[in-house]
Amino acid sequence: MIDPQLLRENPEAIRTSQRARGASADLVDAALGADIRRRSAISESEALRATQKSLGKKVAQAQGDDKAALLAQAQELAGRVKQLAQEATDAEAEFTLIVGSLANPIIEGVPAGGEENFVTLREVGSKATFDFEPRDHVELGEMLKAIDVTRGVKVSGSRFYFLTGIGARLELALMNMALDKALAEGFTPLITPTLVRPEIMRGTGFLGEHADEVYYLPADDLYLTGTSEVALAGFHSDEILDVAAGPMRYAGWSTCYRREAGSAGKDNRGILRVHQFNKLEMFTYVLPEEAEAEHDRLVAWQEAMLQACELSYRVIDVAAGDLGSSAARKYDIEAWVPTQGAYRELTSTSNCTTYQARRLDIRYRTESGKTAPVATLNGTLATTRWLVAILETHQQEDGSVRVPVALRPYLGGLEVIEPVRR
RNA sequence: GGAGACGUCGCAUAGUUCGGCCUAGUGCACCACCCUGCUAAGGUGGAGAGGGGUUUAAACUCCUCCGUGGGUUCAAAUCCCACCGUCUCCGCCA
Repeated sequence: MIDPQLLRENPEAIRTSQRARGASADLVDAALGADIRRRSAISESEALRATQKSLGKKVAQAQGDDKAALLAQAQELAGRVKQLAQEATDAEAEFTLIVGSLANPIIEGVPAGGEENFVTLREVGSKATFDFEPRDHVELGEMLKAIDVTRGVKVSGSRFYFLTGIGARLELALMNMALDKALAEGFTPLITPTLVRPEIMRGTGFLGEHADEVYYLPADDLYLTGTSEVALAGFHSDEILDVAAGPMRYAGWSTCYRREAGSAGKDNRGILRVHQFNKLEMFTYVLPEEAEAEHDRLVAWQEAMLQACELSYRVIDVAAGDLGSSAARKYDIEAWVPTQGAYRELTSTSNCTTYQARRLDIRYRTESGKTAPVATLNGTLATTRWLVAILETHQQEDGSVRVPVALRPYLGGLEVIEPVRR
């Protein structure tokens, strides 16, 4: 939900943002109209309600004929009060609907346009080169007995897999390294629920245009979350937080579920795009004026993780049209995947400014003692998908894989993952 | 899953019998000031959330909020219905 104040005072800013996203700018005028209708309906309804209340008091005090007359008057009034209240409720609902469909105004500097209009901020590390034909992660996974796609499909269907043996250990090592990184930066670790109520799902913005990406359990009216961001944002919903003392940072460890409905045939091989994976997610509640600085910090921590994994990557500033409705700016970090000859997204970090917090009613107290929505940010610190880049980047001619130095302590000092014969 | 009890402004509670004097009282904690020579005690005042109006702002004013949503009524914390949640006991269970 955007700031209604901004809508009234600077609608042009929102129009500009909508255009950059390739979304409707006319919605802004519809919202302005709805706001005017809403406010006049509220005023009218409340004025009549005040009359009704004072009349009701007179009824209580009056006696005999006076009372009967007043009562008749009050009865007549009641119907109109009800009608006006209904009109106010309807106007409010219409306003909420229209305003709710406006995306978060982008931050100045975000590139306009669609998916292909991203801007590369920097490329780090040299792309792996091989003097042999490199194997892809599926083949390596089989040789190392680390990934079993065949049995994943047998048990659960396409886009499911088992991590086996060293594969399972490697994921836990990665997740634990990320967790230690988060702890060192002062994050509070949380293991989150992965089933959430509709209002939390809606509040975080995942029931918008990507609703068909979400698993839903109708028997229980619960949603399976595609990221712990949902639970982490809901964690402090309806609360007033003390963020003046500093950002509140959480690291959520959870399994993530995605239907991948719109991606039939895409990345079908291996574990690049799957229905279920694990992720360590950073989530921050912060003063609105500190959001952009915090965003930079989140990217820096992500880059430190990729560097620790000795991966080559680039950081991109995602274009407006490719942002979710909650994000005002998003940086993706994409690692070089040798056998694809392409960069693939390993992390994503969004600055949701006050948009998400306004919908979830997460506030802080300003110096004057008033309440105002906080800013929220989120970002990936590690996911299952990282194994793809790690395995492919550090592979050797015989199919073995060198373990990045920083990861070794989490694997009992293991330096090289060897293929399993037999 | 079954039975019972309960849900009030940060916490604790009053109010629900029998609808109107509830503009929701009180205690604790909190904030400001006063008093007091000593981390105490006392006094005075303030103080919830959301939304309208007005305003440069403040002040002011009005409406809403007693778990949520409906209903009855001139009028609902109070009566009725549904739902959600908590607790106790029973059943089942990793």
